[in-house]
Amino acid sequence: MSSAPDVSDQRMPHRGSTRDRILVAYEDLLIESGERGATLDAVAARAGVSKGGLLYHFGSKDGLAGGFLKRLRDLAEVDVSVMRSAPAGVVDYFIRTSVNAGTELDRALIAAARLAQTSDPRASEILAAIRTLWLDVVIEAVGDPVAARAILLISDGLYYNSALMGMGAPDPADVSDEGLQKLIDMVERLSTIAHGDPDAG
Amino acid sequence: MSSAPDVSDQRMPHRGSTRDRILVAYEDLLIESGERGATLDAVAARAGVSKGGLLYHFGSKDGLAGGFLKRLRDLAEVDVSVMRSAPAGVVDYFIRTSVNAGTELDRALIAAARLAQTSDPRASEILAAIRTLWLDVVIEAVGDPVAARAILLISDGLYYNSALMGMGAPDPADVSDEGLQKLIDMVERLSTIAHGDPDAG
DNA sequence: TCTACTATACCGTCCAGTCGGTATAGTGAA
DNA sequence: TTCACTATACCGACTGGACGGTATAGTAGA
Repeated sequence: MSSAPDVSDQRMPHRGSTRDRILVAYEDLLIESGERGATLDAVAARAGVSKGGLLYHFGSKDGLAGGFLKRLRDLAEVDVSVMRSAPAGVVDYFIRTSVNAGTELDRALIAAARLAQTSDPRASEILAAIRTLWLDVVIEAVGDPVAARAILLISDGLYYNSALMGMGAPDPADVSDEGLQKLIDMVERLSTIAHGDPDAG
Repeated sequence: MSSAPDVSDQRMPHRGSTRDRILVAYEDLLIESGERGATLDAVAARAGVSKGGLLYHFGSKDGLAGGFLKRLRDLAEVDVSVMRSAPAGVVDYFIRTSVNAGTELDRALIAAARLAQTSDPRASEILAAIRTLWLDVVIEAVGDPVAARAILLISDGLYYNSALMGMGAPDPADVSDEGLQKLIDMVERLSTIAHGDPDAG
């Protein structure tokens, strides 16, 4: 085995580092061409490093996926804390950020979903853990757990459409500003009726 | 026999035919091991035929995907017509069938999503077309398009969780009978409030 | 000298697709 | 009834390329 500096890296090299460029290239390729397209050669070429250089930082393809997944977790934790103190409210922030806007987190989430589909259990686990984080915040914000769940599902649906499905067909779900606002209005009323009308079935 | 099969390939050589067995095996492997696991060898082995046998029926891996996608379209069209005349109503039927119950259509949808993730544009297209079919039926049923959209998104979310993500983590979204009933109640109220409060933005 | 690479070559495995062959059933003619 | 031939359905060895990973020699900067 070679002595790679990676393992469970304590140090954070500055942003534009080769390591970061490799991670971004991996992410890009995952999004654009799926897991099949994200070969070591392709990632290295995209990142502008040699294959050897890539493997210097991440000892294996699995290590590369691990490094990427760690980055996702970090990004998600930051996002959740931003969401908690969003000026327009948690629900507004949450729904709005459920459509792919090309943020770093969006990209990482999409890439992770690709990985999860190819039966990388770590990707599924992290994705599920992030969802749990979200659910907690939304329950806290809207009170009613059924409404919170519906909101999370709408978010999932939005995400699924705009991020996962969106590249093959035009506009599977309306994701315009106006469409989103209407949806947010409805969703916010949803948490109201949940309280106002406890039995209706 | 004749050189041209009738209108839309409707020659149905009884259910357990080799062709069908191959399609089912392909689907199974797509679901269980993702696109990577669904190799020609694996599919052939699963279907109990040789690779040559498989390739006799479907000229290439692409042809296999095509055959499978065609089957999905057929299943979806049947399902939509069943939904239109569901005794408990379109919304109830739609939400309930949004969680993976292991029906033929469920399995085909999951498998197709796997394919779509691996950038097979045909899979994305068909999935989007099916979603459009659903949206039309739900709009027709609930009247309000925003509510219909929310319902479709909840369905997408449910589907995404139970079918696509569900294998990595325990219970990402509560999909129990009770949980589903609560959600349906809420969703049906959702179409009511949409009418009751037209301006809120 | 150490770190952080580049460049190139190579190995073993996996995988899609090819190809020659086999088995069986049917068909028309002598 | 037998012969010649065709069509359909399938088998499995093999080929060629892609890919993950290893190895090694060399280089520029701190």
